[in-house]
Amino acid sequence: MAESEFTKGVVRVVRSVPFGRVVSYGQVAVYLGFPRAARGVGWVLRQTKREELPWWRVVNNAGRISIKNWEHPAEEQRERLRSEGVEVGEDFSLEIEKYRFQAGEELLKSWGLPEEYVRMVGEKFRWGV
DNA sequence: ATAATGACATGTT
DNA sequence: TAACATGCCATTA
Repeated sequence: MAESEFTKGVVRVVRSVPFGRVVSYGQVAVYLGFPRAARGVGWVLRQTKREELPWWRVVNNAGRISIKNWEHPAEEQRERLRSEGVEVGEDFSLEIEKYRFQAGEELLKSWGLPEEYVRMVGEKFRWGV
């Protein structure tokens, strides 16, 4: 099964999220150059199981673990996050703005995104500011 | 080509 | 606050 550019992009972005930080599905989509492909991101993470991909650092924009999958249960994601110092409640919620990772312009450009797009992201997608 | 599915996001009730 | 509805996108049937 051929790996699409979209999938490769998801892997690239998620791998850039640092230890102890999180991003939302929609955020990953924005960094990919597809501002509304949040569902596509979730789709990829459900399919892709690779060790070097820190899938547990992706949660929904409400600050909740959104997993419903047997391979990687919500409990496992919570444990992995807690082991990185992220406080996750019994209801699988966390303070997303406290842990959210925001990619800088240099990083976005290094991913080949157009300068104009990078500027737009800086203006319209600033979480927790 | 069309319809359906999902680890989403956002606005409206 | 929570349920519902609508919009989106990649992928599959």
